[in-house]
Amino acid sequence: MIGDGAAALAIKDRLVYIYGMSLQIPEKPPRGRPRSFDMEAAVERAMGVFWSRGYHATALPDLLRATKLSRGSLYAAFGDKHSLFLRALDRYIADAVTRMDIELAPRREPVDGLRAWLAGYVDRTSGAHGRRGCLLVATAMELAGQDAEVARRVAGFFKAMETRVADALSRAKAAGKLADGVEPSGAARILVCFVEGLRVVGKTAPPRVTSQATADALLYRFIR
Amino acid sequence: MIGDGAAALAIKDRLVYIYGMSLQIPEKPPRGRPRSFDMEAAVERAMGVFWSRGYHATALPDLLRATKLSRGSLYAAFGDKHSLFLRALDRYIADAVTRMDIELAPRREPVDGLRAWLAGYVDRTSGAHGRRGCLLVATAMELAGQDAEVARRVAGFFKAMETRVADALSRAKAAGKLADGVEPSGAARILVCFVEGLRVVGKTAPPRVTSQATADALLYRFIR
DNA sequence: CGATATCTGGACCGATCAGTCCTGAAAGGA
DNA sequence: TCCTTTCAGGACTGATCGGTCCAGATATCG
Repeated sequence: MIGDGAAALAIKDRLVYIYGMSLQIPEKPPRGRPRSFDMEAAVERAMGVFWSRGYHATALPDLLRATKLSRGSLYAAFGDKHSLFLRALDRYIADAVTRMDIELAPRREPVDGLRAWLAGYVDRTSGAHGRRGCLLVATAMELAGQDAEVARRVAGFFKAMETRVADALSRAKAAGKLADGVEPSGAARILVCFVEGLRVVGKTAPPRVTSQATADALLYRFIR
Repeated sequence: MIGDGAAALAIKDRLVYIYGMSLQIPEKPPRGRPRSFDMEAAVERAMGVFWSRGYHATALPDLLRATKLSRGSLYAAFGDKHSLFLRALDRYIADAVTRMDIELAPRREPVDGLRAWLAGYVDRTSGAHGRRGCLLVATAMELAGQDAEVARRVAGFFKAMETRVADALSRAKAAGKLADGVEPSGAARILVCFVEGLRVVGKTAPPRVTSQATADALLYRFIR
């Protein structure tokens, strides 16, 4: 077995760690016929299916139809349904985090950023958009209790959202924009719960004006 | 066809409506061997299974084990899996509404009631309790988009919660307990989203003190 | 008693599930 | 050209799905 000797050899991501140094193993040039489909595009299609139907209600034929892959290609590329699901979930999370990083960017005026961030949630939780729901929330409810890999990702996402919102609130506070007694990290937790609750209530396709007014009313409890 | 004549006869729930009057049809005494298990208890057991695993991940053998019924008895009593699920969901909703009616009872001091109501949610969304999740939220995410019967119930529950919370807030406002500019119906929508979001975030089993502090912080934005 | 309805327990149904394997063609590098 | 890999498409596996049906026992009625 590699790495079993006294030299304490370890391999990770094509890096060999030995004697405190690391050596890069060059990527082997691919042999045989190259893959002819875009894996990221396939993950995105699969994500759409899981998003609409949930994990258990999604059957292999649904994924094959959406990705336009044969059974053989899909299993060769992604392993199994669960692995593909995790990749889809990761993609969903990465998209959401990227969006937040734009909306709540440090260079932006923080209250404007928070307004934009909330407006995005209002948009995605009203009417037909709302009815579609949220892959992350659905996954949290369906799988997080039983699936440690999923639970890790869900917890990580909420943490990521909370820190970004808390950051924006801290900057707002520093600029004197927050109401008296508003503490950024506590208010961030409130806002995280609120937007995730919006996703749940959004399943009943509430009218957009209502959701927008509700989000406005909450934000205005925090700002001066 | 009954009721097709000029007499405009209609039957509903063993009541015959005719000529503006209603006649009660006596309940027929049951024939044959009486049912020997408690249907409500069976629904409650089934509810527990759906609650823990979700609709699609719950298989018939799970329900048979939990209810201690034979396949034949279960199908004879409840029809099919979906009907049993709806009864379980109705039971879950009825329990939740009953709890709210106690916590937010009109005779009670409204702010105390809101505090108790929030404390209940904190309790159910922290630690191990939180990890268990919420049948209603899980159902909303898993089925409401595809199942009109479920969607009706989910929307009805949110409405019921919103009106009760708005009522309590109105009473608090009348008593001069609300902060300036807090509008009961808008604040109620905020609180509904917040507690449903708690249920989602609760899936990551957050520490109780954090959830409690967050709920307190939100409520204290509304009260004077 | 006879009719009716439920009980337990299991056999059985067709459909579908996730996943494996195969064939024969095609596409790249050596 | 040869080797390797992916391609499409489908056959196939064993397991499980929700649901039906049956036999024989049992309980309560008229």
